[in-house]
Amino acid sequence: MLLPLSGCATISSMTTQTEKSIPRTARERARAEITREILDAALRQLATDGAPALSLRAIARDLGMASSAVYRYVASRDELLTRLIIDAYNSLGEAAETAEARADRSDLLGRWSAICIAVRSWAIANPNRYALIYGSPVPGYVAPPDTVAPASRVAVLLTRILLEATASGRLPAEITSDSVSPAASKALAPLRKFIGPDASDALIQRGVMVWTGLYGAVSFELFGQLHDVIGDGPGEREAWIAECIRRWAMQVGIA
Amino acid sequence: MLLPLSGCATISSMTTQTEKSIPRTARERARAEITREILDAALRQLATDGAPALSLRAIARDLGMASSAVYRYVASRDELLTRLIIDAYNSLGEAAETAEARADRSDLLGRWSAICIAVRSWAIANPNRYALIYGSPVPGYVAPPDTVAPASRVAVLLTRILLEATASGRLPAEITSDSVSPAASKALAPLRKFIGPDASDALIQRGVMVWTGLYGAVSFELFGQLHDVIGDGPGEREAWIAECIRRWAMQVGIA
DNA sequence: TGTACATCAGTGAACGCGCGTTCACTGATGTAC
DNA sequence: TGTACATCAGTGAACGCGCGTTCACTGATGTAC
Repeated sequence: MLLPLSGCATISSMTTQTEKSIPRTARERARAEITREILDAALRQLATDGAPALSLRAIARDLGMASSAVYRYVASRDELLTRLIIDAYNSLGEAAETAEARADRSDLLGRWSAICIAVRSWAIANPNRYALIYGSPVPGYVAPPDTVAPASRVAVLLTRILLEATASGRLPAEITSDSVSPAASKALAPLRKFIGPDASDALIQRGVMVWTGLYGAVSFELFGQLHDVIGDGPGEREAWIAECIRRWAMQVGIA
Repeated sequence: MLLPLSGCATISSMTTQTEKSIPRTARERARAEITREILDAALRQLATDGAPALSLRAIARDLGMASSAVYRYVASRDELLTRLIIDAYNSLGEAAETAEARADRSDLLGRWSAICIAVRSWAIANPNRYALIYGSPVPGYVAPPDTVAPASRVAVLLTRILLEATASGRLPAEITSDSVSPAASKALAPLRKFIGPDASDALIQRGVMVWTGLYGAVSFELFGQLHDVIGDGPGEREAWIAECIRRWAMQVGIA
């Protein structure tokens, strides 16, 4: 996972407009449209049957074309999976970004909560897409490097808040005086490369723990591990997640 | 997930001895042996190719028997999956239990750490079995109730420690004076049923967060999400997890 | 102890299905003169 | 503006593969008299 701290706004989602201006020739226009239809059909299949059942033949059937025709638009099943993965990361990232953008800039807790809630809501709304990116990896599949930037959009948002909290100088004493074992400090090196020297080891450690905690909680909820642990009546899961978010925020010193 | 706070020792793992005394007739003996061979072959296939690729035909091939013969021992692919799931939960639970049992009873932190480390080590050693139980659920598959008890073994261990910590009366003030929103308190009701009235809402909330955090961290490590976040040189991941464990223990007041 | 019958393990063929991917080909669209 | 050629989309058949599951059948093991 990379953490490019700027320029994420130029990453365009597969499901949004393409960046190359409107295609001119009829062929290009048709090509764009059908590519879009294929990806939409793939998303539909993903939503209903899950990633393992995703099949190029089924997509072709869905669109009423010969199965071989799909290969004019998609190189292979793996390539399609990659596109769906990138799309899912972008969709999630966009959801988190727009939610965060709605909060008052100076309200770090509000921005933080908005991101966490957005991640969880997106996961609930798109369980199979969530499983595609945060569930068990597909055995043979290796994610190409293009997935890295989209995959880090949420983390970038969270990191930015931690940096602002540090810059504000209002982190509580138990965090500014906190530290991390030398070995752990070394293990945090890759992350440090992206975050820079401003945040303390302890804050980074806390940030990573909260980050993994967030996805751990969402995964457990989505994958059924909270059954008979946290109530699933109306609003109960939301209340529980809200309590988690409040505490995560405290752990990184913004509440 | 159920949390039966007693009687877990009687749960026998599929890969250990069966509880019915030694089978008498040659038929029964052979049946037990071949059942065992089938499950072993399934475990081997699971380890190398992952759960999605698990196939009854491949197992039959592996054992040199007709594919139809496997149906004398296993009702269906789903039933085999269930057995593997139960076996995985039991294997993980057993690893955690024996690790915990080696620590001094009065050393709550030592017991806690032993469990967390055992979970992570087991996951690293058995990535596909871990993915089978904590990764994305298989779309069509529904886990039968027999999986519930084995699935809760680790949680039972952790819960017991929290109860002992409460009973000891040595929980730090920030935990005993801590509380949880009324809505969150209500959401914790299912868990409370198993834990009883002794532990406070705040401690239970903290416990669940740490529990989800543990699996979140292990899943992220195993599923590649920590790539370029936490160093993967010798000992780095271990140092990072150790730092996490230390902090989780502090969050539930046992360090 | 010996025989008749019931039970069970294992075989091999088959059903019916789906998949990813390739390939030679037709016919439409785009381009250069 | 009109024609010749190149490009590309889409077809349909085929290859080769694997899967879960069923079924009629053979032959061995177990049991009851």
